[in-house]
Formats: sequence, C-alpha cells, structure tokens
Amino acid sequence: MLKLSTRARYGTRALLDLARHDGEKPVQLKEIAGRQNISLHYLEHIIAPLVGAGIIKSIRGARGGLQLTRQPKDVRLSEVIQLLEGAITPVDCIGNPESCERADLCVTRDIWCEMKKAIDATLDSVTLQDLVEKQERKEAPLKQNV
Amino acid sequence: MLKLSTRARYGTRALLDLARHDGEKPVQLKEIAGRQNISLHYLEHIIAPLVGAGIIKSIRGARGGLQLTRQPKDVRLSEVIQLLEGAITPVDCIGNPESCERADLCVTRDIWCEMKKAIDATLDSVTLQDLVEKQERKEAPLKQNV
DNA sequence: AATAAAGTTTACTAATTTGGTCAACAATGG
DNA sequence: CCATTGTTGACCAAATTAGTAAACTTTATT
Repeated sequence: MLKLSTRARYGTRALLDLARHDGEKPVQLKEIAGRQNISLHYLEHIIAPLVGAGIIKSIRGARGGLQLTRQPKDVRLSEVIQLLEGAITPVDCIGNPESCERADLCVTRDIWCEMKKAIDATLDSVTLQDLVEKQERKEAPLKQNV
Repeated sequence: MLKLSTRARYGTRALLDLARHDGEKPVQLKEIAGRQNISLHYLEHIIAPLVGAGIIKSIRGARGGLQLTRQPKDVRLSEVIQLLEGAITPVDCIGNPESCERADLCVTRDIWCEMKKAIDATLDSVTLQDLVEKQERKEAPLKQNV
C-alpha cells in the first residue's frame, strides 16, 4: 500500500529533532531516542546513512552527539527520504527500463512515472526549516493554556 | 521505497487488457495471462477482488471469461489501486490517527498526508480509457513500419 | 594513563509481507 | 454427462522490515 518505511519516518523525526536544536550543543542519540520514543539501537542504524552522506556530523566521545551540518532551510525532505530509503521507484522499470522488455510500449509505466514525480515534487517542496516552523506554530497555542 | 506491489501492477495491466477488448466476447484469464506474461494461478488471485467489487463480471463455463461491467472511461485508476492494494496510507496514522498519540501535534504526519494526496490525485486523473488511447497512439507508428 | 561517555559496526533474529504454486471445487455451455 | 472456465483455500519460499545485542572505536575528562 505504498508504505513509507519506519526508517524514513523515524529518520525524518530525528532530523527534525536535530533541526530544532540547531546551533546548540551536540544532541545525543540517546536524547533523540527518548524524545521521539524510538529504540536507541534501531536509531543508530537509521542515523548511519545520514552521517555517511554528510548531512549530519557526529562527535564521538564524552559530551559528543550529533549536529546538522547545514542550516535546516537547506535540507529538503526529498534528499532525506532518498538517503533513508533510496530513490522512490514505485516500479523497477522507472529506474532501469531494461528490467522489462515492454517498457517503451508500456502505458502503465508512464502512469507510475507520473506518480513518482508527484511524490518527489511534494517532498522537494519541504525543508526541515519548514517543519520546525510548522511545529512551533502548532505548539504555541498550547503553551498559552498552561 | 514506496513500491507498488505486483498485484497493483499486474491487476492494472489485466484491466487494461480487458478494456482493450471491451464490447467483444468475454476474455479468458488464460489469454490475459499469456498476453501480459503473468502466471495464470497468480492472476486468479489478483482478479478476485476486482470481480468481488463488481468492476469485472465473470462468466464461468465453456466460452466464459471476463468482461468489464463499466465503460473504460468510467474506471479510474484510483479505484483500481484501492481495490488491489487497499487505501494508500504511507503511514498508519493517516488512516487512524489513534495509532499514534502524538498525531495531532506531528508535523511529519502532515507531510505524509500531502504525499498521499498527491498520489491519489495522480491516480484519480487517469481512466482505463485514457490508457487504451495512449496505448493505441504508441502502437500506431509501429504498424506503419511493418 | 585510566575511565567513562559517546557514536560505529557487525551479526543475528523474529515477524510480516510478497509473490507465488497446487489442488479441489463450482458453474456452465454444448 | 463432460469439457471448459472461473473460484477458493491451503500452503510455501524468499525477501523485507523492524529490531536486539554486543563488541569496538573515538574522545573528553580527570
């Protein structure tokens, strides 16, 4: 049913968490895992490709942690999802047309291509900064009630 | 990676096959399986929900087969995919917000909702008739070369 | 230098989903 | 009655997903 993997979901939440603490001291994996209610061990796996891609900087050792290497406004979800679950290819023949001999005549393939484009466009239009701001707007009214 | 299941792909191709023979005598599963290069036994399972939903009529016995119950222009891919793999819910919390306690404050959820909308809109904009016409346009130039 | 606090990496596993196959069954035309 | 065609349920293997565990590396601090 065109599911997004938990890797993608957790990873995005983790990045949003980092974005909210951008400019502060490093954020520990443990903190993120706690706040986002994600298994620490699992989160380690999810973060790895993001560190590998250089979108996150890791600082080892005591008082270490993780930090974004770019400003939140410069990180698009399209890139994040790409790193977390690879390119969005609803069907294989989008990526490599050779995988199906009828690819060039196949009209259903064309539709799946359009679907991919629609998804990509959606994700490309959102940055971490957008999410941070949205989150703050959502939380603001609540604080007044306290 | 947001894969479309083979059920969805095969099923759509099968329906397109039926649409191309709309108004003719019933089309046998065997023929479709042959033309579309899909295992007959597997196709049986894929067709079942479509028959169940009444989008296809089945005629048993000798000279039986399958037929669309509606005109191809009245069958939208959104409905087809819905039948073949259920509602498109990139994350569970879209369908039932209760599945996650932070649903109402979750900004990533909002993005996944937008993603779903983009996919649905794409599929809703295409009918089987559109596919048939597109296919004919694609095949036309080839015939001249023969 | 020792130690504790981080992140990194590899190995393993359980559960689920996917993509089928097989065979018995039901209905229908001839 | 019988050949043909769709229907259904049981079953299965491979892949993927989601997660756990533990050893390992790096670094700040004392």
